[in-house]
Amino acid sequence: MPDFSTSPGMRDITAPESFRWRRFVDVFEHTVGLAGYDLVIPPLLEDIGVFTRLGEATDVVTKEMYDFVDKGERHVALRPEQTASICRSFVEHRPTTPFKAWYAGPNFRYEKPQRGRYRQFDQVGIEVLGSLDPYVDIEVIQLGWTFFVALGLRNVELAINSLGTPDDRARYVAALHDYFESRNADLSPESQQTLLRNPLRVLDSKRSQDAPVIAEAPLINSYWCSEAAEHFEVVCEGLNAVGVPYTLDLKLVRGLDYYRGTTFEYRGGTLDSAQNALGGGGRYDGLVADLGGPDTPGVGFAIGLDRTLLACDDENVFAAPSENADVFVVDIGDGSDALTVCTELRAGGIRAERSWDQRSMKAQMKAANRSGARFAVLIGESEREAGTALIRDLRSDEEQLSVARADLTGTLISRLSSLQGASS
RNA sequence: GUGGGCGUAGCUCAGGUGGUUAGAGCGUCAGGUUGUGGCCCUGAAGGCCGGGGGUUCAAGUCCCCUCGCUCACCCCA
Repeated sequence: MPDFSTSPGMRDITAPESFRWRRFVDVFEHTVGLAGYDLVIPPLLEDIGVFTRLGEATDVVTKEMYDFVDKGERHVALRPEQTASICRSFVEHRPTTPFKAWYAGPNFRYEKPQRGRYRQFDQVGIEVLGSLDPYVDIEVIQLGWTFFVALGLRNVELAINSLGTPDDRARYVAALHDYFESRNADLSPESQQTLLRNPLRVLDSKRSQDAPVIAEAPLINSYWCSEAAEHFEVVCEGLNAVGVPYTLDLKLVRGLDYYRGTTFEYRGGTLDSAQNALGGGGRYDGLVADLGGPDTPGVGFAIGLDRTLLACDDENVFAAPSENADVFVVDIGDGSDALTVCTELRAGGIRAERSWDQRSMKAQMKAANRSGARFAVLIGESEREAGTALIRDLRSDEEQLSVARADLTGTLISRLSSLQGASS
């Protein structure tokens, strides 16, 4: 048994899954890059105050933070999400608005791990700071949708809602509180607890006991002021106009307290209901001001890699790519020829691998086969003396070709490119 | 934090009611072919049976504790 393994909720992403992770971010970067978003890489560690703004009543802040005091007596925390970091960065650097950023990277929450939920988990996301325009909401929601489409996912459901202005929201929360209070006896004990902390969150309960109570709960739309209702209507119409399908979910409330106005969530249709949120976001017009910046509106979303990848698995799309070598160099001598040949091939842009430890020719050929390389280049005693090399096609039975060492790279480049041309 | 299931070779897993040196398949390595991969055959390496304690003449097997994984709840991505 090994002395060490990963800490709970942490894991190694190994090949070929690691390649898939990289490609996932590549696809995301391409999608949002077309819309002009810039990459921001915030630190993993921030002053804990940056994150307590997420809401004193949220689990993310109260019990899931990885926080500690560093050697300089600073109370810091590993980020549980990146929106607050992006806003802090905005306040610190004050870029011109509208500020459009994208990010990708790990976040940390001290939770009990389970399927699709880890203590270190990666998210990709975008944020737009500095505009109240509902067309920002539309673009953000659409970009998330476009990304899922780009991955090949079909079974994604987009739910949207509006929490109205802070004032609307406060009046609604009060009404909700009164209502749930009046039905307290019908609620599950867990939801009774939730009610004490945050009435909105009771709407999230998936317990069957709570379902009838929630079904009759007051709805947010009757608390929207005309301004909020208008904003939301433009958002809905915009999504219609660009053909992004959505369902209105007046009970959609998200976990973080900073949301107001438009909120939305992407759900995987094939995942189990408990962990079906692939991503979500909304407006957080007060967050920048909360962090000490000028009153600056914001919209954004975050998408979880793990869950989205699970959804991809369920739909058999976005499979892990295979990373094969082009050429495997077999050197029957001391290995010095493989050194020079690999150097030359790699300089020519060819993915070239080799063996070490002076293994037998048979062993090296086996390794060549396993590497997935298309060609093996063989250099034995007679080739070394003659200044040649043998090129053997590992996927056909055609006779191997003897070429002068000087022509080796050029020959392989043309053979490989003609193969690539034929396959595409 | 609460509850269920599970921890045996690198991986996937066998190992009725406790009984000598713990097995298989795959993978790895070597050989069969002293310069040729895949298929086949032969062999080898590789295990504190998650850890600790207990019961027993005897524990991979039974009991307790602990750690980890996993599923669900909670919450969230």
